[in-house]
Amino acid sequence: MASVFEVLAEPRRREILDLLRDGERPVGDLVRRLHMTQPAVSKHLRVLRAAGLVEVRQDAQRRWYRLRPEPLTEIDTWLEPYRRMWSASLDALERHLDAMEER
Amino acid sequence: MASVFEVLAEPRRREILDLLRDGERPVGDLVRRLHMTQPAVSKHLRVLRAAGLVEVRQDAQRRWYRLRPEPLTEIDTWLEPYRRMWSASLDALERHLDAMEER
DNA sequence: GCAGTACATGCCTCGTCGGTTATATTCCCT
DNA sequence: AGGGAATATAACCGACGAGGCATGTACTGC
Repeated sequence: MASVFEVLAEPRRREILDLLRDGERPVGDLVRRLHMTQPAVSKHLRVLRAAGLVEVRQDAQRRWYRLRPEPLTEIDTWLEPYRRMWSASLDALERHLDAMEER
Repeated sequence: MASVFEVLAEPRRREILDLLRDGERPVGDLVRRLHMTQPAVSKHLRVLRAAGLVEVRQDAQRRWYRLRPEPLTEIDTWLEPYRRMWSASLDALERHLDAMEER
């Protein structure tokens, strides 16, 4: 398991990241919200940590996980040339609609 | 195999899409450029087609594959809230550097 | 020190995915 | 019609990943 793309392929891991957008959370909180077993969540967190997408802060027995969005830039930059392509076609659609409007 | 995320998890499939950005290509062309066997390429193309990321045009024995970037918007929209987060931190860095500059 | 809480880790199983080889299909050309 | 080119598909295999259960570990409060 290496690339950010593979890490995000798992829907559960995307859910975890989505939850962490609201701020740090302990593992048990994620377990409850995702309706999955604690070991499963811990495993996903391990993968996310290895990818640099989350970091941990320990507080007694609790481990608070926090989001680190930086590695997602890799996806964003890969997407960049494609984004130009579809925005071009959307622009074309828009011009077309505008032209329809004018008549 | 369903989501665009899973489809993009495969590095070879991303390579195929990258090649198709330059325009449509027949399968044999992809085989040569990717240094992989023809059945392997055909399988990836099948997955990409199922995801709506490519479409085919037949011309005699040749099948020309063409890129369809639209499904990638799903990733782009998922990324959107995160993009705001990291651009915020990048802005902070920039302000910091500007402040350094001024002294 | 002990019981309990919060989490990580190890081991096993099962499904799925990617690759390979062999074969089928379709079309062209002579 | 027959041979060859271009591609798809089938059958098989090996690897890997995700989940489940059991257990280990670390910390707390009494």
